[in-house]
Amino acid sequence: MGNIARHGKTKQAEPAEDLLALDRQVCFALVIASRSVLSVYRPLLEPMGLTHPQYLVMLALWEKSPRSVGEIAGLLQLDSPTLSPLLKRLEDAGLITRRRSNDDERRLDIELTARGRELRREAEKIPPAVVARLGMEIGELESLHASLTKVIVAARAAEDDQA
Amino acid sequence: MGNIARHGKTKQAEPAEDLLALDRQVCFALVIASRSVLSVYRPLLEPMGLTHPQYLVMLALWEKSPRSVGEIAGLLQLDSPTLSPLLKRLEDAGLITRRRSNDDERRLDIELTARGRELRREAEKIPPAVVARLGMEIGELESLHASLTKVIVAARAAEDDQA
DNA sequence: CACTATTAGTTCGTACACTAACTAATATAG
DNA sequence: CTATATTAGTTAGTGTACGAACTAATAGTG
Repeated sequence: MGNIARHGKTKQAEPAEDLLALDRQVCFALVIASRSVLSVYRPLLEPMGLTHPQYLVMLALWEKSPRSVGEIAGLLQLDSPTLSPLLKRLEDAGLITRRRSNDDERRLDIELTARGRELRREAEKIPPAVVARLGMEIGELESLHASLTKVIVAARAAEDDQA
Repeated sequence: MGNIARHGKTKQAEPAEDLLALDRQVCFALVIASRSVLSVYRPLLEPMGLTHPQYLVMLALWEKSPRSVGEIAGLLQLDSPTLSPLLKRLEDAGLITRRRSNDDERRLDIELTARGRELRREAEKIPPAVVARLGMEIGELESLHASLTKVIVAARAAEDDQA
């Protein structure tokens, strides 16, 4: 993301130097925050044998199963080329099945196995554990979530303009 | 990140179902926001021949050059195994040089080339362009930046506890 | 009904990101 | 001074991400 004014004393004419300062790039903060939080998840997901993207796919399926690849891609904002191998790994792990739909042979029905459904019980421990480890106020998390939602909407609109 | 309470009417006993709802996972929002904003950067960086991580490295070097690999890794919170090939690509692109330090042969001095320094002029157009495309208020970006900083600190502390 | 366009997934190639294992150089202890 | 420990980067292997090209199946059109 672009730069934002430094908090407090903002000079009237920001030198170009400051525009490119690392600590003022919101996108930099976004990327770092994302990586940092993922590294809090990692040790919690590892015993379940899941990576974070795989965990997100399982969340989508626990909400509703079966789903098509495109449906999951839409929910997670991922391309099918990313999901394709990921889903195969989940199949190898015995958590899902991949089968061509009867209605439409182009579509692939992704469905939870019994083991996949069972894993949910383990997964329910994750969110509270993460919140506990972060030790942040719920209010802070809520305001972050609100800000993030705005950015996502804004970025998506920017992409659509582009297209 | 874990879940946060739904805004407004929060039930006293949240069913476990809700805990795992996709739209309540702050980390999910973080990941999507990060990817979405990166996709706003992509078309702006592409004419410069840079990816976003490469752009961040260049930012670090425009602030100060030369720097060691470890120094850059610390700034960008990246591991050297990630940086190593990335820096080679920047070298191939003629933007930096990689040379063992004279003081300490273990260290690698990463230094801008003339072309690398020149690229800065182009790069200065990026942050305003991103802000313009996003069309968000500076205030919103500031509050986002503040929230992100808190999360980064919290996540880092969580990792350190772990270690 | 045959032809074309569209849609759903896959495959390929490039670029991160992270873990673990490795190499080379410096620092430290005895 | 020499053996050991530490530090700085690299290499190898796995798993995303994303663009581009491809395949198979369905939908639409004349």
